[in-house]
Amino acid sequence: MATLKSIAKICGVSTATVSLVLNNKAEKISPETRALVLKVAAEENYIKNNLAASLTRGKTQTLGLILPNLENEYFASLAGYVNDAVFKNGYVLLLCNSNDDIVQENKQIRTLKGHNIDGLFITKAPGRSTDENSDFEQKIQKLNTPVVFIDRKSEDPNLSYFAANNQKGGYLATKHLLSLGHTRIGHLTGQLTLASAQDRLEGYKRALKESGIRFSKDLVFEGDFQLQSGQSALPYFMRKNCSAVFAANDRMAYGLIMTAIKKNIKIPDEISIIGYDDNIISQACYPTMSTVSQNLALMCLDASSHMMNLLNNEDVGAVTKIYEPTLVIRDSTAPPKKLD
Amino acid sequence: MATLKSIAKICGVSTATVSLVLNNKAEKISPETRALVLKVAAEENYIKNNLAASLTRGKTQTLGLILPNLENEYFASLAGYVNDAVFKNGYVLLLCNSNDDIVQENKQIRTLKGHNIDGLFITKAPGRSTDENSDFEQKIQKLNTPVVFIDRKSEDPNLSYFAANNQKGGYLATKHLLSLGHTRIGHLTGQLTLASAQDRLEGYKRALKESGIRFSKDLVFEGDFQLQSGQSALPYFMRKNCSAVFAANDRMAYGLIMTAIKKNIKIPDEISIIGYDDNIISQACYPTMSTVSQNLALMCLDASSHMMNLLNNEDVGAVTKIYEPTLVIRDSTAPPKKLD
DNA sequence: ATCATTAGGTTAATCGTTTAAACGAGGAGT
DNA sequence: ACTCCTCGTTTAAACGATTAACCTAATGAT
Repeated sequence: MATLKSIAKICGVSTATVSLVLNNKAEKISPETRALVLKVAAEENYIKNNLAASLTRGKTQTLGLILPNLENEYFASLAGYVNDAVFKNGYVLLLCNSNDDIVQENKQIRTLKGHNIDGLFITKAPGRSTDENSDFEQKIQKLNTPVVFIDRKSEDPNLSYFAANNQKGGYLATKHLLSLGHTRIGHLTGQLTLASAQDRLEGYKRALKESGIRFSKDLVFEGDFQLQSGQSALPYFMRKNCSAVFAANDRMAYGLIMTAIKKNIKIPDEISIIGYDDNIISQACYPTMSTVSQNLALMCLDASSHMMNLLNNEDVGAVTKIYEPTLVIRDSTAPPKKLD
Repeated sequence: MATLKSIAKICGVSTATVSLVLNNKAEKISPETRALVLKVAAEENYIKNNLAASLTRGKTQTLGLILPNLENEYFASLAGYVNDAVFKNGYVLLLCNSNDDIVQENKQIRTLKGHNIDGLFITKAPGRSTDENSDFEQKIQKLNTPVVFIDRKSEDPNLSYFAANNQKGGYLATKHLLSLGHTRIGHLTGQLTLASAQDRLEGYKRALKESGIRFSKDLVFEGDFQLQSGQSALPYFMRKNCSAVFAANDRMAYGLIMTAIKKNIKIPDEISIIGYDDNIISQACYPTMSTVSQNLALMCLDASSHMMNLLNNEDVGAVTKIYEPTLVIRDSTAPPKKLD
């Protein structure tokens, strides 16, 4: 392997000179020397040892991303967006699965810190059980490393986050069903330990209240953001005589739809379904699914570019941005058939 | 930040001692000293600087994974499996998107090498255009780094791979349709520059031949593994009077199905559809999709554990393993209605 | 009394790069 | 002739951990 030293030897100069040339800090190096070094470096197929460079400079050009899992298309896309964005800026991304477990998260952070990451993205919030959470956030600050939350909020004014307005999303979805004339609206939630699930539920409640409909716990079914939840929840909602259901993500909504179709229950004629995420399933399924769209791509892009600012510029303060979701109306929602 | 030095100072011992204790090579260190070092290290919240350790040892505990993209659920799962497996063994994974571009792949390899990865996973083969390919594979060897191919074969006897038998899969899918009595069977392929698409096509041809049916280029439509391909291909196959179509992945098969349903074409009554991958879409869609299943999880597990062997044990030779796919029969395939 | 051995360490080189500070030679100004 | 720059380059310390080789005092064997 070619090293600075070996190049220097061949050129008959010092390693310092080679380093300066190769890092484009060669204002003070003569053009001839410069050319020579560049030529030899190319010939020898020199690749900089980032390890050594990182050790001296204290920067690794490596960022961490903690996410619950990669099986869910939502997080897979998120990872893809972030990865692409940072890669373009010369950074690589280290992935860590938390499985939504805060203990895991803590371990991962140690691992990442050991790999001297320059910055850290964290997505998906464990719920508001604020003790654990603020503990966690304090630990993060101690990292002395820029941290950016994606799709996860924080009360802490020092932490930057780029998150969707989940309450608004829940509100929009429910409002849409209400405006179609539904009054008995079920809600299939995600794990209520997660903030996003809690918020969507809040939005659902708010919309009901605004329409003067009393919230009933009986019409809420706690799922886990997985397809299976939808499959098992449908009978429940049918039994409860719901004419519409708001599911907290597309996967679960799809579970509802496929189960309905299997049981020969017509959608949207007999029951309206609305999802959340606007991912490929919702676009592809039949009937196509009404859903709530959050601009994940933009969120990731903003988060990444803010991270770049934090990395380059010491004096950028914390930034928080909330993305307003929008309603996507497709074929799985319609006015209730029998107006009773 | 606590370093070996700072710990050593507090304990009144040398850095060597601290290092030995912390790496469990402390056979020659007295229990008291050992205990002291451990206690202080814990108090000071010492985290090993892997950069420095890597520099001396020449190992980084970091592996690379090159894949086309993360949007496709197939690769997202793959990344998840591999990441989990290596993480358990104390490695972290660096991700690189190649977008199926061999030029990109080359760049990524430089980047990864610069980060001193200990090993490299590469998935998805650019086609057999063997010049580029063998060039690429030679370059890989020069890395002097263990390389394991996942779902990608190689002619080179020095390269390990863990790949699915795509030809067999194509054969099985087609055979299934034939055995149901179909004779006019269309095939929606992936990009034919990719080996997996080529192989599935080969399998399709072989099955036809075995049944004495002449292969007709007219019944083949080249797609790109994306949903959109299925949507645009359906009319083509209908025009060609196919009673069944084998799509080279579930996404495209789903495109076919959703378009058929939209046009009120009954599946499987009017046309049978079989996909490939057995991912969530095929399980979830309506009608549920017959497909070909490859044990991706096992493939990734084997690949990862082989990588561990390569990393620990200099004398493990190249290993190649082929995974035989299996047929998953669901509701989207049936005998043709009108037996003409 | 002498020589080995062992227990329990320490020393110091090393990995490959970065970078502030120093250096020597040549030219300019006075 | 002296000082002062400037240019182009080198010196050498530093980053933090690893590890082969070395050291010393105490114990044991003969």
